[in-house]
Amino acid sequence: MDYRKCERLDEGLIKSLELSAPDDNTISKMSRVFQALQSKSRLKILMILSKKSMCVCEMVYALGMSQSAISHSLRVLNYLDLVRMDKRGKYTIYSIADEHIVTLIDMCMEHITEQET
Amino acid sequence: MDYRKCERLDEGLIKSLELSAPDDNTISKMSRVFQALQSKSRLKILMILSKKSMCVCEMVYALGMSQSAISHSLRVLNYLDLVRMDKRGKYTIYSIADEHIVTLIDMCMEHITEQET
DNA sequence: TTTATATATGAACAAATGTTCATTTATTCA
DNA sequence: TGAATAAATGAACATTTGTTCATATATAAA
Repeated sequence: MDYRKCERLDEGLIKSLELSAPDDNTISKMSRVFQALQSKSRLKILMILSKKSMCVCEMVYALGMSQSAISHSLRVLNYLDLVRMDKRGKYTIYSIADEHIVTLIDMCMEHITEQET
Repeated sequence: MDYRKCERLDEGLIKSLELSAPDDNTISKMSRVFQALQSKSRLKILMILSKKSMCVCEMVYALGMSQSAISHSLRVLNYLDLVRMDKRGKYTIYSIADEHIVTLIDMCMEHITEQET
Protein backbone atom coordinates (compact mmCIF):
# COMPACT_ATOMS: atom_id res chain seq x y z
CA MET A 1 0.00 0.00 0.00
CA ASP A 2 1.20 3.46 -0.84
CA TYR A 3 0.09 5.81 1.90
CA ARG A 4 1.11 8.82 -0.16
CA LYS A 5 -2.18 8.41 -2.01
CA CYS A 6 -4.14 9.59 1.00
CA GLU A 7 -6.14 12.62 -0.03
CA ARG A 8 -5.63 14.28 3.35
CA LEU A 9 -1.89 14.32 2.88
CA ASP A 10 -0.34 17.74 2.27
CA GLU A 11 3.29 16.85 1.60
CA GLY A 12 4.51 20.44 1.83
CA LEU A 13 2.89 21.00 5.20
CA ILE A 14 4.29 17.77 6.60
CA LYS A 15 7.77 18.62 5.32
CA SER A 16 7.67 21.91 7.20
CA LEU A 17 6.58 20.12 10.37
CA GLU A 18 9.49 17.73 9.98
CA LEU A 19 11.93 20.64 9.82
CA SER A 20 10.75 22.03 13.15
CA ALA A 21 10.90 18.61 14.85
CA PRO A 22 13.67 17.98 17.41
CA ASP A 23 16.64 16.03 16.10
CA ASP A 24 17.01 12.34 16.73
CA ASN A 25 19.62 12.82 19.42
CA THR A 26 17.26 14.95 21.50
CA ILE A 27 14.49 12.41 21.09
CA SER A 28 16.83 9.68 22.26
CA LYS A 29 17.75 11.61 25.38
CA MET A 30 14.11 12.32 26.16
CA SER A 31 13.28 8.70 25.64
CA ARG A 32 15.94 7.72 28.16
CA VAL A 33 14.55 10.16 30.74
CA PHE A 34 11.03 8.79 30.37
CA GLN A 35 12.48 5.32 30.41
CA ALA A 36 13.94 6.14 33.82
CA LEU A 37 10.61 7.46 35.08
CA GLN A 38 8.77 4.40 33.90
CA SER A 39 9.90 2.19 36.74
CA LYS A 40 7.69 2.15 39.83
CA SER A 41 10.74 1.84 42.05
CA ARG A 42 12.45 4.84 40.53
CA LEU A 43 9.24 6.86 40.62
CA LYS A 44 8.85 6.13 44.31
CA ILE A 45 12.45 7.14 44.91
CA LEU A 46 11.99 10.44 43.09
CA MET A 47 8.75 11.16 44.88
CA ILE A 48 10.16 10.65 48.31
CA LEU A 49 13.31 12.58 47.42
CA SER A 50 11.14 15.47 46.31
CA LYS A 51 10.00 15.75 49.92
CA LYS A 52 13.35 15.23 51.61
CA SER A 53 16.94 14.51 50.63
CA MET A 54 18.01 11.14 51.96
CA CYS A 55 20.76 8.60 52.26
CA VAL A 56 20.23 5.09 50.92
CA CYS A 57 19.48 3.64 54.38
CA GLU A 58 16.56 5.98 54.82
CA MET A 59 15.16 4.94 51.46
CA VAL A 60 15.53 1.26 52.33
CA TYR A 61 13.39 1.93 55.38
CA ALA A 62 10.95 4.27 53.68
CA LEU A 63 10.35 2.25 50.52
CA GLY A 64 10.76 -1.30 51.76
CA MET A 65 13.01 -2.16 48.85
CA SER A 66 16.35 -3.94 48.99
CA GLN A 67 19.51 -1.86 49.29
CA SER A 68 20.79 -3.31 46.05
CA ALA A 69 17.67 -2.49 44.08
CA ILE A 70 17.72 1.08 45.39
CA SER A 71 21.39 1.56 44.55
CA HIS A 72 20.88 0.25 41.04
CA SER A 73 17.90 2.56 40.60
CA LEU A 74 19.82 5.55 41.91
CA ARG A 75 22.62 4.87 39.49
CA VAL A 76 20.23 5.17 36.57
CA LEU A 77 18.64 8.31 38.01
CA ASN A 78 22.03 9.87 38.62
CA TYR A 79 23.32 8.99 35.17
CA LEU A 80 20.37 10.84 33.66
CA ASP A 81 20.84 13.83 35.98
CA LEU A 82 17.52 13.26 37.66
CA VAL A 83 19.09 13.12 41.10
CA ARG A 84 22.17 14.70 42.59
CA MET A 85 24.48 12.85 44.93
CA ASP A 86 26.53 14.31 47.74
CA LYS A 87 28.98 12.04 49.52
CA ARG A 88 29.35 12.88 53.19
CA GLY A 89 31.57 10.46 55.02
CA LYS A 90 30.09 7.01 54.84
CA TYR A 91 26.73 8.37 53.71
CA THR A 92 25.68 9.37 50.22
CA ILE A 93 22.90 11.91 50.34
CA TYR A 94 20.65 11.93 47.31
CA SER A 95 18.40 14.79 46.26
CA ILE A 96 16.22 15.76 43.30
CA ALA A 97 18.33 17.39 40.59
CA ASP A 98 15.99 20.20 39.61
CA GLU A 99 12.43 21.43 39.72
CA HIS A 100 11.64 20.25 36.18
CA ILE A 101 11.61 16.71 37.50
CA VAL A 102 9.04 17.62 40.11
CA THR A 103 6.91 19.40 37.51
CA LEU A 104 7.20 16.43 35.18
CA ILE A 105 5.91 14.10 37.85
CA ASP A 106 3.19 16.53 38.92
CA MET A 107 1.91 16.87 35.35
CA CYS A 108 1.71 13.13 35.06
CA MET A 109 -0.17 12.89 38.34
CA GLU A 110 -2.64 15.55 37.21
CA HIS A 111 -3.18 13.71 33.95
CA ILE A 112 -3.97 10.53 35.88
CA THR A 113 -6.31 12.15 38.37
CA GLU A 114 -8.22 14.13 35.73
CA GLN A 115 -8.73 11.00 33.69
CA GLU A 116 -10.58 9.45 36.60
CA THR A 117 -13.40 11.98 36.60
CA MET B 1 22.55 -5.74 57.46
CA ASP B 2 19.91 -3.84 59.35
CA TYR B 3 19.48 -0.44 57.82
CA ARG B 4 17.34 0.70 60.72
CA LYS B 5 20.58 1.27 62.62
CA CYS B 6 21.46 4.25 60.43
CA GLU B 7 21.89 7.24 62.72
CA ARG B 8 20.37 9.58 60.14
CA LEU B 9 17.10 7.66 60.20
CA ASP B 10 14.16 9.41 61.82
CA GLU B 11 11.50 6.73 61.73
CA GLY B 12 8.69 9.07 62.71
CA LEU B 13 9.52 11.53 59.99
CA ILE B 14 9.72 8.80 57.35
CA LYS B 15 6.40 7.35 58.47
CA SER B 16 4.75 10.74 57.98
CA LEU B 17 6.25 10.98 54.49
CA GLU B 18 4.89 7.54 53.66
CA LEU B 19 1.41 8.64 54.66
CA SER B 20 1.45 11.54 52.20
CA ALA B 21 2.80 9.37 49.38
CA PRO B 22 0.46 8.47 46.49
CA ASP B 23 -1.03 5.01 46.68
CA ASP B 24 0.36 2.13 44.70
CA ASN B 25 -2.40 2.24 42.14
CA THR B 26 -1.59 5.84 41.23
CA ILE B 27 2.11 5.03 40.97
CA SER B 28 1.27 2.14 38.65
CA LYS B 29 -0.75 4.39 36.39
CA MET B 30 1.98 7.00 36.29
CA SER B 31 4.51 4.34 35.53
CA ARG B 32 2.42 3.19 32.59
CA VAL B 33 2.22 6.74 31.24
CA PHE B 34 5.97 7.22 31.41
CA GLN B 35 6.38 3.79 29.95
CA ALA B 36 4.38 4.98 26.96
CA LEU B 37 6.51 8.10 26.62
CA GLN B 38 9.70 6.13 26.74
CA SER B 39 9.48 4.86 23.19
CA LYS B 40 11.11 7.02 20.54
CA SER B 41 8.37 6.12 18.09
CA ARG B 42 5.59 7.13 20.44
CA LEU B 43 7.41 10.31 21.40
CA LYS B 44 7.72 11.26 17.75
CA ILE B 45 4.05 10.56 17.25
CA LEU B 46 3.05 12.74 20.19
CA MET B 47 5.34 15.54 19.11
CA ILE B 48 4.00 15.69 15.61
CA LEU B 49 0.42 15.37 16.85
CA SER B 50 1.05 18.32 19.15
CA LYS B 51 1.51 20.42 16.02
CA LYS B 52 -1.33 19.01 13.95
CA SER B 53 -4.01 16.35 14.27
CA MET B 54 -3.48 13.64 11.69
CA CYS B 55 -4.70 10.39 10.22
CA VAL B 56 -2.44 7.36 10.19
CA CYS B 57 -1.46 7.84 6.55
CA GLU B 58 -0.07 11.26 7.26
CA MET B 59 2.01 9.88 10.10
CA VAL B 60 3.35 7.10 7.90
CA TYR B 61 4.56 9.77 5.54
CA ALA B 62 5.78 12.20 8.19
CA LEU B 63 7.59 9.73 10.42
CA GLY B 64 8.81 7.16 7.92
CA MET B 65 7.53 4.33 10.09
CA SER B 66 5.48 1.36 9.00
CA GLN B 67 1.70 1.60 9.22
CA SER B 68 1.66 -1.37 11.54
CA ALA B 69 4.18 0.10 13.95
CA ILE B 70 2.28 3.37 14.05
CA SER B 71 -1.05 1.68 14.67
CA HIS B 72 0.40 -0.40 17.48
CA SER B 73 1.92 2.72 19.02
CA LEU B 74 -1.32 4.65 18.74
CA ARG B 75 -3.17 1.86 20.45
CA VAL B 76 -0.95 2.21 23.49
CA LEU B 77 -1.21 5.98 23.48
CA ASN B 78 -4.96 5.83 23.17
CA TYR B 79 -5.32 3.24 25.90
CA LEU B 80 -3.47 5.58 28.26
CA ASP B 81 -5.56 8.58 27.18
CA LEU B 82 -2.56 10.34 25.73
CA VAL B 83 -4.22 10.73 22.35
CA ARG B 84 -7.80 11.06 21.27
CA MET B 85 -9.20 9.31 18.22
CA ASP B 86 -11.95 10.55 15.99
CA LYS B 87 -13.20 8.20 13.31
CA ARG B 88 -14.32 10.03 10.19
CA GLY B 89 -15.27 7.70 7.39
CA LYS B 90 -12.31 5.60 6.40
CA TYR B 91 -9.94 7.90 8.25
CA THR B 92 -9.12 7.91 11.94
CA ILE B 93 -7.93 11.32 13.03
CA TYR B 94 -5.67 11.30 16.05
CA SER B 95 -4.95 14.28 18.27
CA ILE B 96 -3.21 15.03 21.57
CA ALA B 97 -5.55 14.31 24.47
CA ASP B 98 -4.76 17.31 26.63
CA GLU B 99 -2.27 20.04 27.32
CA HIS B 100 -0.67 18.16 30.21
CA ILE B 101 0.94 15.87 27.70
CA VAL B 102 2.48 18.78 25.87
CA THR B 103 3.74 20.26 29.14
CA LEU B 104 5.14 16.91 30.17
CA ILE B 105 7.12 16.66 26.96
CA ASP B 106 8.22 20.28 27.14
CA MET B 107 9.52 19.86 30.70
CA CYS B 108 11.52 16.88 29.61
CA MET B 109 12.95 18.80 26.68
CA GLU B 110 13.93 21.68 28.96
CA HIS B 111 15.61 19.29 31.34
CA ILE B 112 17.64 17.86 28.47
CA THR B 113 18.68 21.19 27.00
CA GLU B 114 19.63 22.70 30.36
CA GLN B 115 21.76 19.70 31.14
CA GLU B 116 23.84 20.42 28.06
CA THR B 117 25.06 23.79 29.32
C1' DT C 1 44.52 -3.23 62.73
C1' DT C 2 39.82 -5.51 63.05
C1' DT C 3 34.81 -4.91 62.91
C1' DA C 4 30.61 -2.71 61.66
C1' DT C 5 28.17 0.12 58.73
C1' DA C 6 27.01 2.24 54.16
C1' DT C 7 27.01 1.90 49.42
C1' DA C 8 28.17 0.15 44.79
C1' DT C 9 28.40 -3.25 41.36
C1' DG C 10 28.63 -7.71 38.44
C1' DA C 11 26.29 -11.75 36.84
C1' DA C 12 22.22 -14.00 35.80
C1' DC C 13 17.63 -14.72 34.85
C1' DA C 14 12.65 -14.07 34.25
C1' DA C 15 9.53 -10.74 32.48
C1' DA C 16 8.19 -7.13 29.46
C1' DT C 17 8.74 -4.55 25.23
C1' DG C 18 8.73 -2.97 20.08
C1' DT C 19 8.97 -4.22 15.64
C1' DT C 20 7.98 -6.96 11.44
C1' DC C 21 5.15 -9.83 8.69
C1' DA C 22 0.90 -11.53 7.53
C1' DT C 23 -3.74 -11.07 7.78
C1' DT C 24 -8.24 -8.98 8.91
C1' DT C 25 -11.68 -5.57 9.31
C1' DA C 26 -13.84 -1.26 7.84
C1' DT C 27 -15.11 2.13 4.56
C1' DT C 28 -15.63 4.30 0.06
C1' DC C 29 -16.34 4.41 -4.69
C1' DA C 30 -16.86 2.58 -9.34
C1' DT D 1 -21.26 -6.26 -6.14
C1' DG D 2 -15.95 -5.97 -6.28
C1' DA D 3 -11.70 -3.30 -6.00
C1' DA D 4 -9.04 0.03 -3.59
C1' DT D 5 -7.80 2.43 0.38
C1' DA D 6 -7.32 3.04 5.57
C1' DA D 7 -6.52 1.09 9.84
C1' DA D 8 -6.25 -2.61 13.34
C1' DT D 9 -4.50 -6.77 15.16
C1' DG D 10 -2.18 -11.48 16.18
C1' DA D 11 1.90 -14.11 16.39
C1' DA D 12 6.68 -14.36 16.85
C1' DC D 13 11.04 -12.87 17.75
C1' DA D 14 15.12 -10.48 19.40
C1' DT D 15 16.16 -6.98 22.67
C1' DT D 16 15.89 -4.61 26.85
C1' DT D 17 14.75 -4.30 31.56
C1' DG D 18 14.61 -4.80 36.90
C1' DT D 19 15.42 -7.55 40.45
C1' DT D 20 18.07 -10.82 43.41
C1' DC D 21 22.15 -12.77 45.13
C1' DA D 22 26.74 -12.48 46.07
C1' DT D 23 30.52 -9.79 46.59
C1' DA D 24 33.45 -5.64 46.59
C1' DT D 25 34.63 -1.13 48.10
C1' DA D 26 34.64 2.84 51.28
C1' DT D 27 34.40 4.97 55.61
C1' DA D 28 34.13 5.18 60.63
C1' DA D 29 34.66 3.44 65.14
C1' DA D 30 36.66 0.42 68.50
